[in-house]
Amino acid sequence: MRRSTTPSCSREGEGLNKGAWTAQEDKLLTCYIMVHGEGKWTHVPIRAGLNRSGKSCRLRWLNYLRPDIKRGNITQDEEDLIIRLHKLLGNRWSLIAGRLPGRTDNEIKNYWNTTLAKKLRTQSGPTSEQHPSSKSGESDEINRPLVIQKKAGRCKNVVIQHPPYSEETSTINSQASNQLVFEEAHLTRQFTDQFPQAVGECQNSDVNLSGPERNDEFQDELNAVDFFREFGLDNSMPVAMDAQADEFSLIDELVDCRITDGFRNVVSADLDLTTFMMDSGDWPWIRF
DNA sequence: AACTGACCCAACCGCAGCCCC
DNA sequence: CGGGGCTGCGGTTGGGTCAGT
Repeated sequence: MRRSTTPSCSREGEGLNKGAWTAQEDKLLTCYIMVHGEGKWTHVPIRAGLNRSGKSCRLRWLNYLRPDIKRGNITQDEEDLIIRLHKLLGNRWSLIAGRLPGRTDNEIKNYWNTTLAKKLRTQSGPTSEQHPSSKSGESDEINRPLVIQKKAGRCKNVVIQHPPYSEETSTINSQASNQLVFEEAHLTRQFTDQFPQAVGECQNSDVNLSGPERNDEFQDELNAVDFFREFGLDNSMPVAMDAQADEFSLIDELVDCRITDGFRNVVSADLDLTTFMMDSGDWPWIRF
């Protein structure tokens, strides 16, 4: 059953305002957040003098009142990106919205359900008739993402090795004993050339695309050669490591949390950059 | 002008994961 | 380690708007 016995949940719906927000409520919420900042949503309605649930306040702020929200129609570029990201990520609206500056997950979701799904269904022919938000699980081509796992979790460190692994790399691996040496991937070089600042951010974040120095804490446990042998891999398989899980995964078996959180942490959202990343086809956690 | 159905989108609901005690 | 509280996510709903008749 629901967790309806918890205080925060039981408060909801008991004499609280519901439905559309008034201008006065908007003003109160905006003023409060401008002064105190976001967060502690359960306290917000009481302290801001609103007869709303914390959830409702959060939603109103994030989806409507936030100053950085982009108004206006979805552009063609944005639409293209949404389609491609949806193909990649499925109904992970918050992740998709994270790639579209100023757009909210709710907006993307609504746009998909009302406009894009219909448009794509029309384009793909009369055989695909299912509603996009259907719960049945029988998704059509449009709605079937390439991701392996639908639910994202969190992880702090992701290290990516990208193919091809050269014989040289193997030699280095052997010489480095239990330490897998991460060669600077083609991806990273290409990425660095075009987006030096983004790579800088990347290197300062929890996500690491390359660099042998990153692995010292795992060197007792990791042995790339054994890993490849164990899984019967050739040198063309992309491999990623979740540093928190202390293990390697094949990209094809990689759980999505590693993919998406790595993705999210690498760079700040930018349309050109995101498009480039997807166009490159080199992002090892993306299957095209 | 009135009605109706389609459409849009803000808001709600239920759930699950994370964090903290 | 387990439980409670908080937060964020995705699915769904329902009211407002618009276009067609």
